[in-house]
Amino acid sequence: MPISDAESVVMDVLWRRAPLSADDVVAALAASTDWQEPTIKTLLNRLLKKRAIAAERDGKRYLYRPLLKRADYVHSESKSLLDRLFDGRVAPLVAHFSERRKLSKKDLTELKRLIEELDHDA
Amino acid sequence: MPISDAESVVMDVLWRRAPLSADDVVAALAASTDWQEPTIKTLLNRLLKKRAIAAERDGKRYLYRPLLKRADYVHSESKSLLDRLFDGRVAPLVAHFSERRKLSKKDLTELKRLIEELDHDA
DNA sequence: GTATTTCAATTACAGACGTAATTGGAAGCG
DNA sequence: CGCTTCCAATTACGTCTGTAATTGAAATAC
Repeated sequence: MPISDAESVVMDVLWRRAPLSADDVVAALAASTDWQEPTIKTLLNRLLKKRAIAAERDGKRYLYRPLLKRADYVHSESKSLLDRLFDGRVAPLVAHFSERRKLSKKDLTELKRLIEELDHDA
Repeated sequence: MPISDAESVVMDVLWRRAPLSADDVVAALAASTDWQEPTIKTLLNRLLKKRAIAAERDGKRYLYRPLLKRADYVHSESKSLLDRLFDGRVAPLVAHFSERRKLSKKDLTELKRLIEELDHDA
């Protein structure tokens, strides 16, 4: 079961720090969203149902923590984009951004370093 | 207005060849999907409403062609993924796939060539 | 010119999603 | 013990999406 955009915002909080109570999550999201508390509770419950997080009782309230790993989520999202738009490969995406001149100096240096490294241990 | 997954499948057909009649699109999708004709008509109409395509009368039927450019669609989808998951930059995505050993030989050669080229004319 | 065919336009409908209000139950206060 | 308070659980509701059936209008065939 895929997790939705709004749900992934909640996941982000839990990936950063967990376990957290519902109130902790609400507090963490107060800065970046204007979601009401019940909204966030709903999202937590949907994530529970999807087995993306787990809840453990802590006295009267629950503490939530991720089951889904961020890296796995990132990977499935990225892979699905690559598959849909770039023939499943990374290079065409980089080429696209290069054509649009959307590669920063930082990107360039980093890519160079990466490739050298890969060449090195290949 | 963003276009949905199913809608983008229809766009793919029109990006490949246009203008096409509704029946042409149905025929083109018969191989890859099992959508019924009314389904595809609905998607065409939603795309029209979203101004992603235009229709021009051709006798009794319409011919459809893209208004939204594929490169623009690809870019907005990719950018939104990068922004959400990779701090808006390309290199961290490449790094992610590299860590997962999901860079093919082909990707490697292509990336190397790309970077050389960029270095060259920088 | 009526019957049939061919399209397009309208309507339908269940599930997901974003957003939230309301209800219910347990825990603490007086 | 009954009242309030604090959570969590349930219910709500409009929109979008995927999928399609039904209706309507124009053209064609007899």
